[in-house]
This record gives sequence, structure tokens and C-alpha cells, in this order.
Amino acid sequence: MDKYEPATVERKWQEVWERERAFYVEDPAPGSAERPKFYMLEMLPYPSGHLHMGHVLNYTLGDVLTHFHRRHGSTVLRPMGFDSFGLPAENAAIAEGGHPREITEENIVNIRRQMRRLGWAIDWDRETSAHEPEYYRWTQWLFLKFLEAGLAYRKQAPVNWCPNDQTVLANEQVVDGRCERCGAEVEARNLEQWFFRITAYADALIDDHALIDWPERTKAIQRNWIGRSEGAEVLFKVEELDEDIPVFTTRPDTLFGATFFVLAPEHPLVARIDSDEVRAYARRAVARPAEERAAGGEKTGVETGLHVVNPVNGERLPVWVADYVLIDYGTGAIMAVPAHDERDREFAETFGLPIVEVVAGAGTLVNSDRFDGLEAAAGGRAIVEWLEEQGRAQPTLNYRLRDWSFSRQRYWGSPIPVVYCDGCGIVPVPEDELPVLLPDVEDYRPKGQPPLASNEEWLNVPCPRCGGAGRREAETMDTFVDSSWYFLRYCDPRNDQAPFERALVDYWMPIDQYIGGIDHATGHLLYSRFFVKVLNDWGMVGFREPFARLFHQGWVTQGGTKMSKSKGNVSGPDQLAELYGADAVRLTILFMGPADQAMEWTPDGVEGMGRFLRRLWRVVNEAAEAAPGKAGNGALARKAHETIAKVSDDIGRRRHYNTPIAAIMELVNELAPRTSDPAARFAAEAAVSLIQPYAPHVAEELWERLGHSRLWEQPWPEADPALLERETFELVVQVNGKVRDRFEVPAGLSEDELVEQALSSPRVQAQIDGRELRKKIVVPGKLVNLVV
RNA sequence: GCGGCGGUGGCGCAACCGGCUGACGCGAUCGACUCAAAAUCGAUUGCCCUUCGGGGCUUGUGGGUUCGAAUCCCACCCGCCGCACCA
Repeated sequence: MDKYEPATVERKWQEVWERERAFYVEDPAPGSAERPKFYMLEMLPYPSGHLHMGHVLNYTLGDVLTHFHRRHGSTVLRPMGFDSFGLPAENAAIAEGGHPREITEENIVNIRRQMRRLGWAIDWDRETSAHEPEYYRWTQWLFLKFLEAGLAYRKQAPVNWCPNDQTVLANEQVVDGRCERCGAEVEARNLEQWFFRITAYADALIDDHALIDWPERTKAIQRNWIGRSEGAEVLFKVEELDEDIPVFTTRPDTLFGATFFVLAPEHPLVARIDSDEVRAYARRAVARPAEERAAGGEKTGVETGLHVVNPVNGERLPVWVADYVLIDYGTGAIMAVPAHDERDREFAETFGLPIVEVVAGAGTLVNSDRFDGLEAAAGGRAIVEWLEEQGRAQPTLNYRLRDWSFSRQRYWGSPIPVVYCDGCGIVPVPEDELPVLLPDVEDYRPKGQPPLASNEEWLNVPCPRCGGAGRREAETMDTFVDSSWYFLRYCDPRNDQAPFERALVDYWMPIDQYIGGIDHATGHLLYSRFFVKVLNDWGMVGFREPFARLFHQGWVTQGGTKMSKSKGNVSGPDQLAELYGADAVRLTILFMGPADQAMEWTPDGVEGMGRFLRRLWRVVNEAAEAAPGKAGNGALARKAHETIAKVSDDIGRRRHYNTPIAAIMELVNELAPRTSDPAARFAAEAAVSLIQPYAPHVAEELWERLGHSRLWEQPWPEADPALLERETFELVVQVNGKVRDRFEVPAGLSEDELVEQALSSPRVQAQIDGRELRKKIVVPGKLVNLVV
């Protein structure tokens, strides 16, 4: 028998698959869907450097499912592409010199090579990258549709500003209130920004969770992020100005307990108060780093001298300005109820303000006039109803979710296709002039102005509407815009008339299984759902959710922290694949533990996996030499059938991807000393067939040696239910709940016969020790428990 | 503070619906092969006691339900993750 040489075997089969285009799929002719479709997708990689073991876990998981579903008869679409715009490429270019495009494309070439080396079953014909003009042309086109529909707009908003680097930073680039790169303290600045109106879909994003099979915790994170709270908006009149100020409250039941009133320092009313003390406080509070302000601690504030009237009882309440009230939640003003809100209480205690209890311990209203005695929730509804009749309140929903800021003052992203014109304002670039190509610039370092603004030739264009002097938008789109629709483009990747054809996306979508990190719960996974809902409302797609089923792979950590290029703690698969083979690496990462839990990467397991594959090689080769015997119904045949049942159930139903490997190992362990058993051939075929999604190269080679071909197209094996029935089983006998003996008995004995068998055991008799039997518990097929 | 996840041998973990705890692998120990080592093959491997028959203990802690609990319930401890002066 020849030696197992993974490098040779793997090269051989990778060439065969490529030559035969084994994993490329054609779009169906209309109405010819006799095979069900299955859209398998993992979150696309960011092409920074090399793949690390986190990627290997992600894509190997997807690969297992790709093979599993292919062999269950589905046409599996499993495309690949690159999230190739964005800051890391730009930062790498700044650090190493060179153009972000060159660095990105070099990285793509390298990652593609790594992916092929690992043998992942990918339809490379559909490869698409965000930075290709053929792709971002349609990102821009979609932006224009959003703009036209009023779902993209520009407004002043606070952003993170690094005074040292002279640039706006994304939230992800701010670590503990400091610039990730230079360490300078980040300031809040009010700048004009582009936004997507994702808040218009807040309810749909919560409600449609009912339509998708996602981990409960991911839905919880999204719900939490969207933060829908039910309450009421109540109008308080400012006595001195004779003006109504609305507040949002989730506790209208506590209205009678309001003892003061607080404005956020940014509240427009504050600027109109003629007091040096108030102005000074507001200025200080606004300048305070957001991080510090959010940290809480000692309450600060100043009294304004103004008063509001509580609409429920006409009481005059003093108006304060305090920075514990946030301008961007609710209305930026609150009624303060120190008896029933911890923060209000703290403030009241600091400044000696009165505290009035209005909800008694049992949850009924007190000190609340004619609402006394009502249960709190019902009382709140009654109070709002009563105020509503007087036009002083209405029930309201409030959200924590903010609109999505997507413009970046950076170079390496899709240009935003609009022109500013003094006469016409913001003018969209006409569709037939798309894409607005990303031009080269002298220096793409951020210097307070978006880098594109330095390219005068590109920047200055006539206004598309009036022909007068115009200026292009120099900001670029965040890369999350690109990744909000890439999965649609894979369905129709070469279309040059539209982003995609509806018939094609309606055929392939929604994605049947999506795999990616939970870190995208409030970003990519929310944005993509938003995009699809908008496209659905426009009739461009026939579905409301992009990802029907979602699985999060766990972090792969090294030294206790998540592997990532920016942390510098990465280990890649290349060297291990050379030493032990891609199959061993694939098996190792999936065998380390449950795929959805964090795992600390250590290469120790690869050696053991190499050992297992050599063992598999030897045992299957030996079994292949044996004349094809009849599988029969002996112990080995039964073990093979049990393994088929176990592996199929684990992958298909339980979404456990480590335990099938253990089950196949058990089968191989049983087969090893019995390669001349009549069932040896059958057991070997089962082991090879079952390991194929995990270790497709060695499986294919061994399958050929067993005298067959094209395992990747063979139907998934099925367990014979008759063989899963056992003729005998191991009876466990307990005395008073403790196991005292176990032995084989024939299946199908009656309960009395089982008790009889149990009592026949000398060990059991010794434990009973002549005492009287009080109770006999019989679990057929399993155990007898004798209580004495 | 709110929400979520987890705690089982020296280690990674398995035990699916309340029924044999520790499958599978790593590591370790012993043996075979070898001049020797590696590789490979075989055996042992939760802890304690043992007269070697066996006995006791064991799933973070304490309680409860049950014939029987890693699994269900209550309280608590520890670790990780998300959100957070959100009214």
C-alpha cells in the first residue's frame, strides 16, 4: 500500500474539480426547478493580508454544509467575493506606501490562492468585489434610488473628530474615547453627513424577526439596539415664554410625582435663556467628551429660572439644565420624577429638590388625585387618555435606533454620485453617467478635507441640471453600504443593465444558510435587512428578509483575544496545510469544539488529525483489497448504519459539526481490526462517504480506490432503520438509583422479565441484601431500578 | 443596572426528551518494533480507599422536585459577551 501524501492527493482532486467545474451552478431555465435550490453563504472576507484560522472555521463550516446539501439533491449556490473597499486597505497603503487598489488586489490574489488550497467548493464565476467599477456602479445606482425616495439625506450631525489626524472617525475607530491610530482624545463635532433613513423601518426590523430562523440572542441584540419603548409624549407649558415643550416618558403613571424639569444642554431652548451661568454650563457640558459624560458619576446642572406647568395638576416646576439628559433620545427634555427614577433621585438629592412618591409598594397609584388606587400600568393609560382629551399628551413609540450615517471623509470607497450646485442644491448624477469612477489623487491621507476634494479636475463639473458651476461630492460611502446588497449581486453578477434581475434573485434568495460573526449583529445584519425591505417595498425583490437561517461561528482566539490582523495575533493555515494537508486543517478546526462557541487556537490538534487520516487511509485501503462481501447485519454493519444516522442528524438537524467527526472516528476504530469482516467494505465506504464534507480530497481518493467515482455527486448515504434495531441491549440495573450491574439481555422482553433478569444478578442480590422490594421502575430498552 | 451565554477528568470536549457521566481527541504512563530515536502498533489513564472481590466520592456552591438530576425548579458564586445617565 502506498503512503498517504496529502499534498499529492489534494492537488490531484483540486485539478479535477476545477476541470469539471464541479461546484459552479447555472441559473435555472424558467420553470425547471426540479432540484431544490440552496443558497449557502458566509460573510465575505475583508481582503487585508491573509486568511487566519477564524476564516478557516467560517468557510470550512460553509463548505461542510455545501457538500451536505449538494449530496441531498439540492443545487447549491455558494459564491465568493471581497469586501474590498474600506479603511484597513487605505491604512495599509498609507503605512506601506503604494495605492490601496494595488494592495487590495494583491491581497485578493493571495486569499483566492489560500481558498483554493483549502479545497473550498466555490463558484468562482460569480466572484465580485466591492471596489470594481462594475459593482460600485450599482451601489451608486441604489444610492440614487434611496435619495429619490427620501431614504438617503444629508443633515448636520455630531461625529467623532480626531484633532490630530484632522479627520472624522468611524465609531469602530474610537477606542475608549481616543483615536485608534494616534491616541488623541476624540471630539464631538457637528458636521454635515449623509444618512440612510433606517429608522423608518424600525418596527419592521423588529416585527420581521418572526419570519427568520436566527439565534435568539442575535434577535435580542437587534431588539435591544433598536430599543423600541412605548410611552407618551406630554406637553409642559413654559410659564415665562408661554410655549409648550414636549417630553417623552415611559412612565406616565408617575406624572403626579414630577418635581422638576430638565433640559439637555443642547436643547434649543437653552440658547434662548439669558443667563451667563446657564450658557457657561451648557458650553462646558457640550465640550465634555461623550465618553466621560456617559460614564455617569456625580450629577451636575444649573437652574434656569424658568418654570413649567405640570399638565396633570397645574404645579409649577423649576426648569434645570443638566447633562444627564441626552439631546438625541426622546425630545431632549424630561419631566423628573425622583421618587421613581434612579437618576432623577440622584439629581434631586444632590440639589435638595423635593421627592414625592406616587406609586406605592404594591404598585398602585397614590398622591395622584382621582387616579389614586389604580394599578400603575392602567393608571398610566388612564392619565394619558385624560390628557389626550385636553390635547396635552398622546401615546408614542420611541426608538433608540438612529439613522445610519454612511459618508466617510476618506478615499478608498465608492464616490457618492451627487453634484452640489449653488443654484440647484444637491443634484443626482444622471444614471447613464454611472459609475462615478474613483479617481486617483496625489495623496489619500486624510487632512481635514476628504482626499477626493484635492483633485480639482475631478471635483469641478458642470451641474447636471442647470449646466452651471458644480462640485462633486468628495465624501465616499462606508463599506457597509457595499455589503448590504452583495448577496443579491451574486445571483446575477454580470448584469450591466441593472444591479440584478428580479427573476434571478427571487429564484436564489433568500439565503438558506448564512454564516458569520455575531459582531455584525447591529451593523451588517441590520443594514442588509433594511436594504432588502426597501427593495421589497419598491418591487425590486419578492422577499422581505435576506437571511432565512443564520449561524454564528465562535471567535477563534489566540492568547485569549479574538484573532485579527489589527491585533497581530493571527495564525494562518498555509504552513499547516503544507505539512499535514488541507483536509487535516479543516478537520482540526471543526473538531476543536462546538462551532458556535469561542475556541482558543492551538495547532496541537493537527498532528492527531494527521494520525487519524493516515489510519483512515490504511484501514480503507485494506478493506478495499478485501473481496466485496455482503454487508449483512453483523456488529460492524450496524455500527456503520448507526454512524450514518448520527452524522446525518448532527449536521442536518442539530447543527453540531464536531460530533460527526468523533462518530466517524469511532467507526474507523471499530473497522481497524476487522478489515476482513464481511461488512468491512461497506463500513469503509460509509466512513469515506461521511467524512467527505469535512475532508473532500482524501475522501475522493479513497472512494476511487474503493472502485467508485465522483463522490462529490453521490447521494448522501441513508441508514437502514431495520439495522438500527438491536437484537440485544445492555440492561442497566440500579438499586436505589445507583448503578449496580449491567449486562446484555435480548431486546423485546416484558417488564416482568426484565425485573427477573435484574434480580438474577448476584451483584444486585448482594446490594438488596435480603431487604424488601418496595418499587420497581422499568424503562424498556434501558434500565431497571429496584427500590428497597 | 438591563439582556444573553457559559462553569463536567491534567486539557479540548461528549452525554440530543430526567435514565450507564467522561464518547472522540490531546497529553501522560507502560509495553512491542528499533543499535537508538521518530513514526507506527498494543495496553492503561476522573478522584480516594482496597484484603484486588470490591467500596466510596464526583458535573461551580447550597437547597428542592423525583425511584432516579450534568439535565427540571429556587437561591447564590465565578467567568465571558452585548447594551447602558435611553427618561
